[in-house]
Amino acid sequence: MSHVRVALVDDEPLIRSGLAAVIGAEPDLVVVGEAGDGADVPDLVARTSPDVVLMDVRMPRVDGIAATRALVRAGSSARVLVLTTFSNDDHVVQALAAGADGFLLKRSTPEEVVHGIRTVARGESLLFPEAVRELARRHLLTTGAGVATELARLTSRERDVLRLMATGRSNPEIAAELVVGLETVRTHVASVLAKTGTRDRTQAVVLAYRSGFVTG
Amino acid sequence: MSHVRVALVDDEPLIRSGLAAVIGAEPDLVVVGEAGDGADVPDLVARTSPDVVLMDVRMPRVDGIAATRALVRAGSSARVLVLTTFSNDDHVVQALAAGADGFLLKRSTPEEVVHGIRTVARGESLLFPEAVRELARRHLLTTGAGVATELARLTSRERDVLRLMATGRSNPEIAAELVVGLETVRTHVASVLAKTGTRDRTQAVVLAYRSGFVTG
DNA sequence: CGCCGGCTCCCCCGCGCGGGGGAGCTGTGC
DNA sequence: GCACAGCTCCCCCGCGCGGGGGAGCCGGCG
Repeated sequence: MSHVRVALVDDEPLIRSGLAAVIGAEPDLVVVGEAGDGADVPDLVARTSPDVVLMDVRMPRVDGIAATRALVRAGSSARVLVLTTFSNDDHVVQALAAGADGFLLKRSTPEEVVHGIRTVARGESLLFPEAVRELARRHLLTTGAGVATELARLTSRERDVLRLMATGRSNPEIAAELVVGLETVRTHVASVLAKTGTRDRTQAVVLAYRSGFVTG
Repeated sequence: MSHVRVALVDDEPLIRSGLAAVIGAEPDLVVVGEAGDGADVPDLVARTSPDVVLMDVRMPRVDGIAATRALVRAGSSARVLVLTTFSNDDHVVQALAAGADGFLLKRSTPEEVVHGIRTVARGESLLFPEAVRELARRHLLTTGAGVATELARLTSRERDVLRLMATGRSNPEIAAELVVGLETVRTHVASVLAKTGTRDRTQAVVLAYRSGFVTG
């Protein structure tokens, strides 16, 4: 193969610009497409057939985990390299389960970024040293590793609801956002509370932040 | 003057690369220096005498607010443009008090960034539309009270209550914890909501996490 | 085919929460 | 002396939230 084709998915234009600048400077790498949300990933990949997708975790509508899952489910051959600001285990576990091939922290240097891209393009998986180290540290601190598994048990709709809860939305607001009935939202909220072992929405939101399910 | 001299201060290399790429593409702008922490700002400014400093808020050792304050106190003529991920008025108020000349959200487009740089370079101040809008939205919820207040104006007791709210405690639990009556806690909670412009405890807790008042 | 999990919507019920008042007590500052 | 801010506690009131059930629809799986 001549060039490694790279697609960028991040909601922050500045990050995309930075990645494009870094990647464009490498003779063996080429940026073939960009998207600002996970919802646009299937179309982007279909259009540009990238070898590697650099995927942000936190995005407004569809996050990188879900987008990765969608890619894998669609049988795409594109390798997914997940970009994350913080290396917390919830993201790592979820993304690995979703089928990601590696991790990069956003505070990585340009050298680390291009190295990571070449690594996953070769078919190897990449868990960036720093991410692994922080992952281990966190696991020692968290009590019994319950949280990640609890949150992992949530259905995709329940995750949607929890994400919106974590922005301070009320049940009626969430219902409007997701275009479903209020009763449906109440059901999902009840499921989230039951599965996470929390008593009310505030505790669920606290768990979401502390576990890194959402980033503050 | 020929070129607007710009210095970049951000702990994330990718953001710096992105900004450098965006700014370098403009004929009237030139990047004269970079730093990865607020602690290096005084030296950077002394060496490169920039017209505009693009300053991240959250940095590992010395944050952008403190670095801005240091610059102003040192009598620097450099204009400071603060970069923030979330437009919460706590950062806005603090940075304005410290002497910043404007704000940019990290999710800004390259066009918005270069426009912001030129604006503050002309000596005008810049409160980016989106930041202002979110700020205004928050303040519409508060009754009366003129200027931006937020977390900085909370009394020490109100901070205690907010900290406990941010652990998922209910009002009765907070009352037991602080050894005061339930009604007292309700009063403090009401004050916190009023001063932060939030509607319910969940929104207040979200604000506490996103602003870094508590750490997740 | 039937079973089951996920998503959707519906009912009733109790209670904690938040909004709106008021009030007494301290310590500080003019 | 007085004013004021902060902490404490009290009242009433409306409503959103959470708990407890049930039900229909769909797709996947054995």
